[in-house]
Amino acid sequence: MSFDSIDRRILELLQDDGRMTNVDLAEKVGLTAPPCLRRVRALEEAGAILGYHAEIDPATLGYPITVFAMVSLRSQAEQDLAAFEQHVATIPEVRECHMLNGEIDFILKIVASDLKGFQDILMTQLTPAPNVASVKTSLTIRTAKSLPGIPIRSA
Amino acid sequence: MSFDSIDRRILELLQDDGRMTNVDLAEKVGLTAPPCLRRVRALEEAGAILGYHAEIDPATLGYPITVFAMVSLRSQAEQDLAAFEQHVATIPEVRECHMLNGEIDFILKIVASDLKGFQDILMTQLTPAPNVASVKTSLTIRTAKSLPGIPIRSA
DNA sequence: TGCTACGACGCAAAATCTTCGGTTCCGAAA
DNA sequence: TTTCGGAACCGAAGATTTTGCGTCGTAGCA
Repeated sequence: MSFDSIDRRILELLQDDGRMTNVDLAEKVGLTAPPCLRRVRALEEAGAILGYHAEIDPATLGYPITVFAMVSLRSQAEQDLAAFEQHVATIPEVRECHMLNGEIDFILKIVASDLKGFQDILMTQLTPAPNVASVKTSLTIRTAKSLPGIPIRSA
Repeated sequence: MSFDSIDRRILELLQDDGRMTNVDLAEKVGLTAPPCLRRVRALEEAGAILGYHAEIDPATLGYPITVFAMVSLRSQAEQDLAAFEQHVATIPEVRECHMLNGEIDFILKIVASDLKGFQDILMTQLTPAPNVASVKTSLTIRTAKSLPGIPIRSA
């Protein structure tokens, strides 16, 4: 699978505005609508585009708190790692879970309605979970940069 | 600004599939197309919907490496914090920058094409930046969970 | 109770977009 | 030079988006 400069421009534009009409998109990349649509479908088919999402303001919707939690487990056996992942998958407030190398096994991004809500999750769902050795959390004071996805090199 | 259950359902559906047609959306929330579109526009206007983005597969597009960098600064004076934020804003590979409380001042999500690319950013852009006291990095081994935005309570 | 104003919905129509062939153009290979 | 394959353009049919307008339900008030 290889992407030419038009494909990359399409991806860049859709990453920036995922609801742009195909007509607009076509015009911006210098094609007419039909071939542009075929390229978009092909990119979806190829797995380059995984989906489209509205970006919703967490504060407006009642989630003003974002916390990062650094979790270390007692055992790093694959089945224990997987068990932890399956556990956090069931917690709606945990939006991301990345397995890391080094001392910290996982970093979690957690949203909450208030500090109490966050403490509830931490104390009832995270700290007491099986195999959890330590959980260090940091409140987000402000988010200075938040770009979707990846930079798309126009080369 | 308050959102009723239809608004929340709209947000939930668009967060999940941001390119759904308004006709489909209207049907799913139990409205006809015009009032549904009016609600979407109102949500955009109110700032509840910040934008729409295609989710692009980083690996397919040449960014198989994701790294978290925990940065501590020497000075936490507001102007020094802001200076660091402005600096990372210019680095395309830095996709997110969150200011935290506690020992770590910032957590950065960084993408890279390969380890060398990551090292380049680290050694030339991050570690030597003004006021940076320490940078601890962790490679992402795998991402177990990655949901957009926030949970939307149907209450 | 009865009136009015307001907000939101549904219907219908116009404008726009998506999508499907069919045809043309261009570059590579025989 | 001719042929072939890939990809683009054109035009048209079917959907979707978007606007204008009439109606309904509700809250506030005399």
